[in-house]
Amino acid sequence: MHEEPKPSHSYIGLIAMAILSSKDKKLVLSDIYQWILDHYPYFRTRGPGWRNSIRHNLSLNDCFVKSGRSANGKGHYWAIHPANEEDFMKGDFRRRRAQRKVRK
DNA sequence: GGGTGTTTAAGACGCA
DNA sequence: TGCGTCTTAAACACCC
Repeated sequence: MHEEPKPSHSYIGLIAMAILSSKDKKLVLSDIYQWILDHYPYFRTRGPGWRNSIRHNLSLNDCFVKSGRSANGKGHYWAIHPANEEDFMKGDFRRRRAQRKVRK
């Protein structure tokens, strides 16, 4: 049994899992989209919008780093930060040092 | 121009 | 009650 196609994690977790599940721990944006769509049909019916959020999380969090360019100069390969890699594998899908703005 | 990447803004929610 | 986190939307800079 098992795997329920339900969003049990936040975008951070989904993206992290997608990259961690890859062979070389590197994925392109299109690959990340595909992985999520392939594991969570929930987003298939969500229409556009979640894509924007994915990009947002990728760029906003320090956990996601760019690794070279894509195969055809489409975008960049996205990987997990070494420091956050361990945390993600532990199941700690939380936002690391990001958006550290002093909202006063 | 389209896709990608970055940034701002704001509303909803959980927690100490 | 305030703070931090998450989510969504949208404008905008960059690259082929």
